[in-house]
Amino acid sequence: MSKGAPKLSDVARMAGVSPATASRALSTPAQVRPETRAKVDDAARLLGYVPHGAARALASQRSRTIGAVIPTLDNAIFANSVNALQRSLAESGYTLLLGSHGYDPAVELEVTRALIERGVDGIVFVGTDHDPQLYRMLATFRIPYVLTWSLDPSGHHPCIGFNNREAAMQVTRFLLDLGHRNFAVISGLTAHNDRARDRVAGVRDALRARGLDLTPQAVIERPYSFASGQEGMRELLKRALRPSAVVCINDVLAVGAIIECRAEGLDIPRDVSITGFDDMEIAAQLAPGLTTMRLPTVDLGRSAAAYLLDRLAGREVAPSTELPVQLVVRGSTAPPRSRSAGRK
Amino acid sequence: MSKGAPKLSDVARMAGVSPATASRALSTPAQVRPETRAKVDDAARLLGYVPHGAARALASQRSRTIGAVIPTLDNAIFANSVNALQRSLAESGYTLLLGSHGYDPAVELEVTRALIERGVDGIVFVGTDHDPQLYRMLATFRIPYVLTWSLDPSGHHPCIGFNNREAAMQVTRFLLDLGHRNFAVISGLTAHNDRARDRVAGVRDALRARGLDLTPQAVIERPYSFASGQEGMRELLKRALRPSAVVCINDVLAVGAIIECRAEGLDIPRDVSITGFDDMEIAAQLAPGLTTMRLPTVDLGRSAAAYLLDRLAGREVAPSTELPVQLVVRGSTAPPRSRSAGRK
DNA sequence: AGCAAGGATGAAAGCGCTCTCAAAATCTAG
DNA sequence: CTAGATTTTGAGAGCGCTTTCATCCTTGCT
Repeated sequence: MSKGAPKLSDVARMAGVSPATASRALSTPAQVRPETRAKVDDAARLLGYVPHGAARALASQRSRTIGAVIPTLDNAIFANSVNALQRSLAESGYTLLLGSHGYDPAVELEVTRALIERGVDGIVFVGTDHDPQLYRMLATFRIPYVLTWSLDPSGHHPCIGFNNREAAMQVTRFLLDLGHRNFAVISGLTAHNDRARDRVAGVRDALRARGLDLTPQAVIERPYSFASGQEGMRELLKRALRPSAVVCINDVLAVGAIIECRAEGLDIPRDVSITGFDDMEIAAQLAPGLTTMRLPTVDLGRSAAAYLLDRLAGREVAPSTELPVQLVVRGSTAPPRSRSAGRK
Repeated sequence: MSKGAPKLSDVARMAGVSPATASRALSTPAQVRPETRAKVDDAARLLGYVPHGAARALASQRSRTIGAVIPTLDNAIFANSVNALQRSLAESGYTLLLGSHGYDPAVELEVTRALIERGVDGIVFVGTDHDPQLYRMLATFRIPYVLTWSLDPSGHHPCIGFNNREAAMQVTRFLLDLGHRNFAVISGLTAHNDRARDRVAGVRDALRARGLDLTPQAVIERPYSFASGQEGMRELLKRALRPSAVVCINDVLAVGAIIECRAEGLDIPRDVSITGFDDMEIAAQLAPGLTTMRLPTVDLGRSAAAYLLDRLAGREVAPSTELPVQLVVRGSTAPPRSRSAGRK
């Protein structure tokens, strides 16, 4: 007889119990006699009862909702881990609220405010570069959060991610060991992007450790896109001294670089070695395959979900988790052509 | 002095007005004297007030939240339009709740239920293939929704999308006009995926219109991935009668197909013409460029947002919007090599 | 100056649920 | 069989905000 969506009191009435008991039967079944529980469940099913989330959130002070604040979904790699995050959350009855900011700290702050307003129980961020005001807001509202993709050097913030600097050093050392001495880097925009900065720094440090310099001109910075990778490579190829090894800060850029080399008739890896970061699907399919650092992005999403869920459940959590990365060597790298033989 | 997050009553007290007025000053500024409004605004700013979304939703019966139910974010093309959707919504003060189902109708139903429980004011779905129970749920809870990517032939549901069948026919006709007579199709899984089905049907219809048949063996069905495109192409190349034109149902598959051809030393487009669907960024960067149907995915996201927002605001909305698609001809297509010259 | 009309404000009743607290029902054991 | 312990249930008070309705100020006119 009731108009509109059935409410808890409708279920209770139909089951012949009080709203309080109906609530318990639905939310904490263990606290209710099986017999009563069955009556309530039946009534709920019969009426097609769906709890009113806002009312529930207001009364219980938790929304069963988690926010994710990411730079953009355009990057397949973020999309990938957000996908994993959402699925993990859904398995535990949580829903994902999404906010993207396009690498703009002001927008990020605003988006975060919006999520807090929606009453998210926790938030997943990308990277460590954030407006101090953002951290203040998080503290004021006591929102559990976790930074992902990077590790926080200060140790002030919980995080789950990779050691981007070390990973980049590893790639660089691999190239150095192959005999390369002439490096260039194609990077994403480093402003508000600690991942990119750390990776570039890693290359620089690894080179310095072997007495080599990475000059500012050797680093090309461009927005993430295939076209940027191509442009970057084109610029490098115009130079008098062409690099023999090009470290790209992610796979999108690297694939762009490969495409450009191919268009210019260069032989990869003989004329130039190229490396990426991420290990997107296409990296393996290309010919030659792209040598790249594999980042466990699905794990990342899952771990972030697990962290927050554990924290909300009052379980013990590690303040910081480093996820392992792995260098995947494929056909895009080889010793440089004109290697000065025997020079130790 | 107050502990925890400041609430509306705190703002009201500080501004020296009643909670009712504070509420109006914040939500419907026009209804309040500028002078009073300023006092409230100042107090709110000073206290760092953030409205409590659940309370607001409970009292006002709207959550300023929109849900999106998509197959997966792994597909860059969905990620793309979800990104646009989210941004459009954010501009209007709405937040996006995300649910993905991996092409499983049961999961989709469950995810939708979760979104309704969260009190979304509207939902964006992908495609027209949905459990009847889903539509029933939508009706019961009177949730505005819109189907995207496809057009609903029955006209029962509001939708914003493309005429996938017609678009596929257009691609096919283009290939036919080039002189191709020997076709194959590489498709995504068609179960619960009307887009894929419509496109395959479009190819079949266009061929039939010219007296040609698309045999079941000529259609290869695989999950979406670069690897699938490669596998599909590999299988086609093994055949005695190799197709001269391969219509791929999306760009991911098409790129995979191109990669495989290249690996096999085939010349595209001389030995085989390949077409895609979507016009992802990489389609243009590849050499040869991929001939493909460009779908305005960003527009799609924006239009879906606009539709729902208009509807919620009580504005007039078109029950169905067809977005224009465009055939982008690049280097992956050409007349077949062994064209029977002059045969009309 | 006096009064109607309209605009701004305040009081208070919920929105639908959870959860504390107390009462009732059930169980345990002497 | 009954006192006491324990489990199950119900009553009712909010959670923080919006929104009707009534009240109080302003204005504009006569």
